Amino acid sequence: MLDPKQLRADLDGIAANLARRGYRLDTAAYAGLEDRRKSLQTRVEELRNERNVKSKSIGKAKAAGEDITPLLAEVETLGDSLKQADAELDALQADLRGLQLDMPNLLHESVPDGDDEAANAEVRRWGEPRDFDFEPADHTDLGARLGMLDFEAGAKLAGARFTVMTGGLARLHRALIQFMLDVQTVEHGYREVYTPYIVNAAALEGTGQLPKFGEDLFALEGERDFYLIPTAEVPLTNLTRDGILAVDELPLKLTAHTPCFRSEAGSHGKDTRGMIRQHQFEKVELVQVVRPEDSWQALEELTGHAETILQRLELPYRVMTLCAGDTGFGSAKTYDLEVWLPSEQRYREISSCSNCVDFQARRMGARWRNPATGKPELVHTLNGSGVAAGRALIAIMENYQAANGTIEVPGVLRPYLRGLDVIGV
RNA sequence: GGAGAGGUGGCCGAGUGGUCGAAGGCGCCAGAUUGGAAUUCUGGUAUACGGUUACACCGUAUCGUGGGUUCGAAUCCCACCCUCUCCGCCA
Repeated sequence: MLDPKQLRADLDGIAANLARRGYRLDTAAYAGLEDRRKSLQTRVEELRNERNVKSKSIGKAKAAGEDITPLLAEVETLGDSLKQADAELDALQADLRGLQLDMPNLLHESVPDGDDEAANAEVRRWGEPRDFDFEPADHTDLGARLGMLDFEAGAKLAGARFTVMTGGLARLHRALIQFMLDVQTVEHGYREVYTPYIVNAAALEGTGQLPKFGEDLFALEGERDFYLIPTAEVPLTNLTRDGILAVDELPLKLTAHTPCFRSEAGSHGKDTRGMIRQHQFEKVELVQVVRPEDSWQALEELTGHAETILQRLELPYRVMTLCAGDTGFGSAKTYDLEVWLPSEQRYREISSCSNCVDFQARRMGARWRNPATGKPELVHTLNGSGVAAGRALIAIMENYQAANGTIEVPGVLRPYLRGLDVIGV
C-alpha cells in the first residue's frame, strides 16, 4: 500500500510513476473521494464530539441528582444523524481503501522502462554454458529415460501440472534443498523457520497477494478463509505483522523451505511440457526485514545470497533487472536470476529478488522503533528465492547430463547423497 | 469432539454502564542524589487519523474481531477468532 499522505500531497507524481507499469490511476476520481472523505469525517467527528460532551453532562447531572429529561431531549435526534453520516463515511473509506489496495508499489528510479520481459536489462552473467558434443536432451526426456520423473503418475494422483519424482531424482531434489538451507543458514546468517503452509486472508493481504490476485491462489473449501501458500514469502514476512521490532532485531534474516502452491490461472498452454511450471513446487525462500536506509544495500546482498547457490552448483546464469512492466505488484525493484537451460538454449527464471520497501510493511503494520526519533516507523521488507528447487533440479539435469542419459551429481551435493555420484547407473 | 476459564497499554495486572486512554507495578526515558555505579527520590512515558505538511494545543477512534442495546459500553447482549485447563481421540 502506498502512503496515504503522499497520495494526498503528490497524486500526480504517483500516477506518473504507476503509469510506467501501465497502471492507470484515475486521479480525479481518487481526489474526489478523498475530498468527500475529509469533509464527511470532520462532520462525523463533530457529531461524535457533541454526543460525547452531552452524554458526559447527563452523567454528571444524574450523579448530582438533577432532572435529566431536558438533556435527553437534546440528544434525541443526534444519534440518527450520526449513524447516517457514519455509515456514509464507512462506505467512502471502504472505497478509498479498495483503490489503495489495488495500487501497485512505486518503482525505484533505476528500474528500466518497458512493458514486458523483452525490456528487462541484463546486469551481469556468470559461468559459461557447457559445450555439448551431443544433442542435449531436455529434462522431460532425461527424466523419462531414467524412469524417475513421471508426469502421468502426477496426473493420475492430482491432475495436470503435477509430477511424481522417484529414486535418485527425488533424492537429488531433497539434497538440493538441504544444501541450499545449509548455505543460507550457516554461511549467510539466515534463521531457519518452519511455517504453516496454510495461511489466512489477512496474511495474504499483508504481502499483497490479496485482494487483487486471488485467482492465482488455491483456496481451501470450508467456512474459514484458508489458502495454500504460493511462496514462503507470505508466512515469513507476515511474522512481523502488527508488531514493533526493536532496533537490535534488525536486520531480521529468515529462511524457510516450503512447498509452494500456485493455481497458474491464466497461464494455460504456457510451459505445459515438463516440470517448469507446476501447481506444487519446493523452494527455499529468503526474507529480510531491515531499517529503511539499509534496504537497497540489502537487495544487493540478498540477490548475492541466491547467486551463491547457482555458483556452487556451477550453473551458468545471468542477473536481470526487471523492467517497469514486468516488476511485481509489491516490488519497487526486482532482480531475476535466470539459469541456463541447454535444451532451450536460453536462460530461464530460477529466482526473483525484490525490495518491497515499505509497501508490505504498511499493509501489515510492521514497524520498528527508531532510536533516533523514539517512534515506531515502518520497516522495509525484501524477499527472494534462494532458490526454486524444482527449477534448480531441471537445470542440474540438463547441464550435467551425459550422452547416455545419466546425470552427474554436482560436487557440492555429493556429501548429501552418500556415494550416489551419478544418477541412472 | 465434550466440559470449563480467559483475552485490557512494551510486559504484568486492576477495573461490571457515566468525569476511563484506562489504577497499581515492572520496564523505558529525563532530572535530582553519588567521586562513579548500584540504591533511592521526582517527573515523563501508546498508536492512528483529522483540525494546521508546526513533536504547542484541540478533536475522533482504539481495552481479541465484528455486530447489537443505550443519551453514554473496557464494563450488558449476540456471533466469530485466539489462548489455557481437564476429558476423549490422534501423527
